Amino acid sequence: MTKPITAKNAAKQDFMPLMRELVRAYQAFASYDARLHRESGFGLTVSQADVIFTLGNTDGLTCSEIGERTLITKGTLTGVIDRLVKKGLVKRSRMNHDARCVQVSLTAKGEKVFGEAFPLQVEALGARFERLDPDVRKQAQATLAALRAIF
Amino acid sequence: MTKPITAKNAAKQDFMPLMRELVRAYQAFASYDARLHRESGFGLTVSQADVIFTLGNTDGLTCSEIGERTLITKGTLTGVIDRLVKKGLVKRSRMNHDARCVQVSLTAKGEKVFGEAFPLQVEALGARFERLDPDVRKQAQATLAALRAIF
DNA sequence: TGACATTTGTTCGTATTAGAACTATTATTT
DNA sequence: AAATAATAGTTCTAATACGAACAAATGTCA
Repeated sequence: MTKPITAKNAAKQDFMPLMRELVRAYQAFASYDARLHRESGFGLTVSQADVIFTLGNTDGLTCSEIGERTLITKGTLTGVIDRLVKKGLVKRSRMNHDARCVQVSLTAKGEKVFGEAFPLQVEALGARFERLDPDVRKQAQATLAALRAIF
Repeated sequence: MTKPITAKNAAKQDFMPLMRELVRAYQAFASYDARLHRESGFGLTVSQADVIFTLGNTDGLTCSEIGERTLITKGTLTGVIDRLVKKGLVKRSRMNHDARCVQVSLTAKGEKVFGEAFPLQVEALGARFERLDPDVRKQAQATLAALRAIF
């Protein structure tokens, strides 16, 4: 016989601390990631950098492919790419065999930014993750995968 | 002798899968949470519900206190509270002993929404988290705390 | 007390963010 | 082939989201 959930006892549910930790862990990471981008001097927002980094070492991707990898919704993606085009870092081109798709790829300038910014970002983030023991990292990855799977 | 990080090998760094899982696990949770709020019929956004749920069972909190608990930036919070005031769910009042602070508290209508919406949300989220074994949940919580601590 | 630093919340500008409606194009079915 | 469905992007609206600049109030220190 489990007790019914009320406004009074809801906050004390068993899973609440876990939920809070998930949010806070992500937030801590996201804030640091954003700060790195802000202070790196490349003038990229997190989303813009995400797209640039996704397009790197690639012959170009469609908007939907970029969306799948970056988890950016298509409606949002249009605006992000608009601004990257305006900055001259990315270009759009219609595909021949399917005129619905738009191929997005890095310009020479975009390649240059990718080549410089990506390693720096990975370096800085990696330094933080390496504070965890390799086995803890392994553990964390498995745990997060399980967590993701319940939704 | 560790290899230098280049644009070519950066994506293959050891910690990248873990980072990706963190983002995806959070995203999965956040999407589900948002969907629940959208379909609950209370007409609250995630941020608005977050504030309402934080104010519940409380005699009112200052904006900075709300910000600490919800992780909403103060600049954003002003707008969120504005809209909650407009909906009649929340009220602002200056504090006597410190005229800088604004005490935010639920109205009767806000209490009612809290009393109904909060248990439902907790119930639905709890059902998902309970798909994990109790020991896995314990594990996950500790892991996320460690993850948070590196940033 | 007076100068200065802190804290609190608002305002502002720019950039997401999500979903819904829409257009154009391609695929499928009858 | 004509009708219909499905897919890819764009556009639109409302609401975050964040840092920076700001004003008001409080705290600190000389």
